[in-house]
Amino acid sequence: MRVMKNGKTDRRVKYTKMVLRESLVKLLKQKHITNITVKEICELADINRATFYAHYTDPYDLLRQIETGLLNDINEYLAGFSFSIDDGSRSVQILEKIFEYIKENAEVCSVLLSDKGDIAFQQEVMMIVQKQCISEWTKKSVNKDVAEYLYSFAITGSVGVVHKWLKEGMKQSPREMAAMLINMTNRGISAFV
Amino acid sequence: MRVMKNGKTDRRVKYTKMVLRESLVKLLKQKHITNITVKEICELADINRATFYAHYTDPYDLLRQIETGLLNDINEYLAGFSFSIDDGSRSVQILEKIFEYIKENAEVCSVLLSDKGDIAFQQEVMMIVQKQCISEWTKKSVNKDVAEYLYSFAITGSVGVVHKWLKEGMKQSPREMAAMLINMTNRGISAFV
DNA sequence: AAATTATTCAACACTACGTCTATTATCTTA
DNA sequence: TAAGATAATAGACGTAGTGTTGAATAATTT
Repeated sequence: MRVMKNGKTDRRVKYTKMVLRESLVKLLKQKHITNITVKEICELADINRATFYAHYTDPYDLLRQIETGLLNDINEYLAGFSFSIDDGSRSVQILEKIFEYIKENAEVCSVLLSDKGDIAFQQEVMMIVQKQCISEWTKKSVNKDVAEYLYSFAITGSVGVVHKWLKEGMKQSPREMAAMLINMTNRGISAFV
Repeated sequence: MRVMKNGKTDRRVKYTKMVLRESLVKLLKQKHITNITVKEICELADINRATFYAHYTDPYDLLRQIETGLLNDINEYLAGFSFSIDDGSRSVQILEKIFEYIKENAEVCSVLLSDKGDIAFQQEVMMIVQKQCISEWTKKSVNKDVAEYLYSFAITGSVGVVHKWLKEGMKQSPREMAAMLINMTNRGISAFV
C-alpha cells in the first residue's frame, strides 16, 4: 500500500479492509478464531485470497487489528468526557462510560468481549479503568505485592462480570454495573450483605 | 479397545495414552493448543498417527481428557481430608488444599492453569471451592442476581490470581494464597487497607 | 487522459488431515 | 507356554487449506 500525496488511503483498500473485518466478525459469532480459515473469510467477503495476504498475515492478525481499532475508539470516546478529579467517583464514572460504550457498540463488542474472544484483549479494556485506580490504591498504603494480586483479581474478575452481562442481554444499566463492579472491588461480598 | 475380563486395560493402550499425554503437555509449554498438530504430538511421542486417531479425535480431545483426569484427581485428593463444618473457615481450608495440590503437581498444573490453558477448565477447578460457599452467601441474604455476578467476579478473579501465582514461581505459601483470596472475595480492597 | 496500483485469476508446491488395508508385535487367557 | 485376540505400525490415499507467484484486469489518483 503506497502512501498517497494527500495522506489518505485508496478507496479500494478501505473497502477491502472493511468487508474483511465485517466478515471475520460474522464468523466469530459462529466459531472460535482458531477454526476460521483465510479461505472462508475471503469467500464471505467476496475478496480474493491473494488480496487478504496483501494486508494481513493470517486471521489472527486481522482480529488483532480489529481489536486495537476498538481500543483506540474507546479511548477516543472517553477523551470526549471530562471526569471529576475526585478519586472516589472517578473510577465509577469511567467504568459507567465503558459499559455505555459496550452497549452502544454491542454488535462488535458482544463478539470481542464474550467468552469466545481474546482474554488478553479484554483485560486491556478493563485495565483502562484500573490504571486510574493505581494511585488511589497505593495511597491507601496497601502492600505492593498484595496490590498486584488485587489488580489481577479485580481485572480478571471484571472480565468475568462483563461476559455475564453480555451473555444475558445487558439487562442492568451501565450505571448499575459500574457501581456493582466498584463495590465488589472495594468491599467484596460484604458490600452486598 | 475391548473390555477385558478382569476389567483392566491392555498395557499397550496404557502406554500409548501415557506418552501421548506427556507429549501434549510438553508441547503446551511452548505453544497454544490450537497451534499443535496431531502429527507433531505423535512424532514427539513416537506413536503412529493412526494410533492417535484410534483413541482421540483431535489434540483438543486429548487435552480435555487430561483435564478431566486432573479434575478427578483433585476431587480424590480433597476427599482425603476432613474439613470442619464451620462455614467460616471451611472455604479457606479447601482453597489451601487446592493451592497445595497445584504446587505438588506443578508440572502439569503450571501448563493447564496458566494463561495458555483453557479458561473454562480453570473455572471448573475454582468452582469446586465456590460451590462450598453458595449456601454461605445466600444465607447472608444477598440479592440473587447480584449473587450470580459475585460468583462470576470471584471465580474469574481467582483464576487471574492463580495465573499470577504460577507465573511468578509460587512464592507465597498455599495458606497465604487461600487467605488472600478469601479476603478479596469477602471484603475486597478494604480487607488490605 | 495517463500513470499508478490494488485486485483478480489461475496455478504452484507444501503440509496436515482423516481413513484404510495389510502386516507385525504384544498382550491375555486358557 | 501355546493359541487366539487385538493393539500398533507402515504406507498409501484423496482432500483441503496454506502462502506465494506472475500476468491480466479494474479502479483510483493526479
